[in-house]
Amino acid sequence: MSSENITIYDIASDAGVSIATVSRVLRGEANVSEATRKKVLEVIDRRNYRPSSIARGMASKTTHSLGIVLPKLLNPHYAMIFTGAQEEARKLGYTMSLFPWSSLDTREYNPAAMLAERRLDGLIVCVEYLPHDHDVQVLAALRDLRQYMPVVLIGCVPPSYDFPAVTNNSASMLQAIVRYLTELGHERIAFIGGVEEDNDPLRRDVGYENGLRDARLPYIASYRIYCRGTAEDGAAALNRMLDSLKPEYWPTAVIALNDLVAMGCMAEAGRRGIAIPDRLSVVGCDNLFCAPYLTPPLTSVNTHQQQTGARAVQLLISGEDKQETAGWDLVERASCARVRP
Amino acid sequence: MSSENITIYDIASDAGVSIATVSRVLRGEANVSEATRKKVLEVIDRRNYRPSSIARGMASKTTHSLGIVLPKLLNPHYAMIFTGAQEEARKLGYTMSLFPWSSLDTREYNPAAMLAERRLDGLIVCVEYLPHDHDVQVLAALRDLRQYMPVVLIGCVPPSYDFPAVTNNSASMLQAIVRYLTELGHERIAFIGGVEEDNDPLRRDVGYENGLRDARLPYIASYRIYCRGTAEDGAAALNRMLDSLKPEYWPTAVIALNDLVAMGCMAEAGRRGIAIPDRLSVVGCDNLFCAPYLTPPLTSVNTHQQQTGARAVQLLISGEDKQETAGWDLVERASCARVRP
DNA sequence: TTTTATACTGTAAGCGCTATCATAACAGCG
DNA sequence: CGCTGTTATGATAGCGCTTACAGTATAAAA
Repeated sequence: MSSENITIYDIASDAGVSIATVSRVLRGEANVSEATRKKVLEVIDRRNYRPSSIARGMASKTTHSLGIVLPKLLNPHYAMIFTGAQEEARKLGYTMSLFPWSSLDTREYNPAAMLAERRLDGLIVCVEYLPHDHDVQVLAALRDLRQYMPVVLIGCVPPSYDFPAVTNNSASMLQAIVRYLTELGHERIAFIGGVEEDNDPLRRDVGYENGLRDARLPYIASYRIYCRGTAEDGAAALNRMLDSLKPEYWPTAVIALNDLVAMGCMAEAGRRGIAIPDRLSVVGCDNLFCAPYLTPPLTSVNTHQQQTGARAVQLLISGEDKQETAGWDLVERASCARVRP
Repeated sequence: MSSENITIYDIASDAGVSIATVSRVLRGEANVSEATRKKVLEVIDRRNYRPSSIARGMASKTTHSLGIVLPKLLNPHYAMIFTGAQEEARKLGYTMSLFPWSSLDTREYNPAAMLAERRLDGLIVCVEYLPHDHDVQVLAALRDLRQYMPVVLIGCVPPSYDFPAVTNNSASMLQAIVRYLTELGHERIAFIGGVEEDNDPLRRDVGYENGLRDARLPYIASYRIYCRGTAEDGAAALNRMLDSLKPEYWPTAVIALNDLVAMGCMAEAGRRGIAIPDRLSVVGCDNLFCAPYLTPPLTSVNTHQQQTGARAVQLLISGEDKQETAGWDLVERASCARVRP
């Protein structure tokens, strides 16, 4: 590291102009003569000068940096959202910082202080299903943050969150998955994952129930198991469900909250010697990179995460205060089969 | 958003003290009377004041923010490294920003400008295997960056990179894997992935060859296929290798550069009806979350990515200029078997 | 009582930019 | 030739903090 940072003053004196002029060429303003511009650029290049974004932020009150908080990066689903958001931010001339979910955790000393202090130009928050009590605290943290910067949400956003957002219409998605399975002849369709307390009309549960109703199938509580979103949770959930039912009532198809849960279900089925898809069809969600490499390859829903992230950035920058719904499509692979007659 | 940002002056005048005193309680300096401290904190809390990290950075010439550049976040391997680094940074009072690999790309207008302008307190760079010509440019970009901030590297760092680093001693790792397989009776062991030009003594190739030598097995060029690090690359590579050999010379074991390549190999083997592990053992690397959920569960090397990330942050903050080697351990699962007699 | 150390607190000079306003130079016009 | 309008440039006031440095009490020492 060089001992002394070179500043706009160094460039100005080297080029024999004022700092205002250097600033003008730096920002690409029009009213600079071609001769001076060339001279200044030459000096900048020769001295290897990099204007300080800190000082610029100080003076212009805008940092050209956005933030995103994700529940967990280790789930590739969120990594995809981040990647999409980051690329879009880059295109628009912004950088993107990633913050862990704990940044919003009100149980820590000062939930949003760090984020607020950063003076970001905007923040994207991916919301997950959360236990309701915690939810309220997160909402409070979000409202707090909103005093300092615009906030856009991504995910299954409940109506109580009056924020601009890119939501996934999980209801219509689930409804379509149920239809897909009933068309394959399934009548005992389980749904694993999610949080019970949530009563968002966009929620998967609503779509699940609508789907069953469409096919004139009964809603059976034993087929609806709530759990968190990891593979272990999925395996445990399926285990609980199967234990609680006589084998002749076992579901012929399972819809999983996400691919991780689906992986857990497949592992648990394997452990019990239940063949997939012959005796149990499985549908996941998120279409993770490993879905095609499972045995059998997992049918999943591509939720266009990168696009979702990119769109959230656009909403943030443009300042549009609206909620959009992300698209999705079912990727059929070998984990679902027509039910045995 | 509130229209006016409240500043240290607002707090000072509200509390009836000078801004210097507010600054003192903000930074937890000792020489402030308990009464004043309490009064100031009360005002800060009531006005919901958040000191600007921008202004603080301007005045103190330190931003308490680190950066990390990753080849690609979608590979969970890097997501793990990031997570470990971020958590450690947080513990030490720093935030961590993530930058895409393209930030170092010299083919873009100004490779490291964005990073340099950010005035980060330090930067971690994860280096991947790279084609050599590009490598040199990256090295140049890194040296350039180093003028502005300390840089720590993570990965398989060639000796030509005289940077502090957390390296993975891939040679000893590969050697151990080969030993593991030869102890299972394997004599035809293939190794898939990596870049040919690289001649780092820590490199996997060296370990692979040493391992073979230890077991008095010949090095057979056909068993060494180079490819990039995705599942598709792995599948194509195995495909090429098998096509080029008579079935009686097919390897009985494959070591893959990483779990993605291993997944590709497993898929390709499946396509050809080659049973794993009966006719082909497979070893991966990185121990991705999905490794236990493959069929069969994939034997892989846990490279302690989170620890690696955390350690890199420690080196960065402490300023120690040394290279450390990350630990690893083999996680045995069902994708490897004793070779048929 | 005066001197001197001690504990607080205030004043003010930056940090490196942006952005406003003022100024200078020079053209075109009546 | 004086006037206005246009274009290029400079001077300078912040932006919201940190950090010497300079006080001003008050207590301890002489």
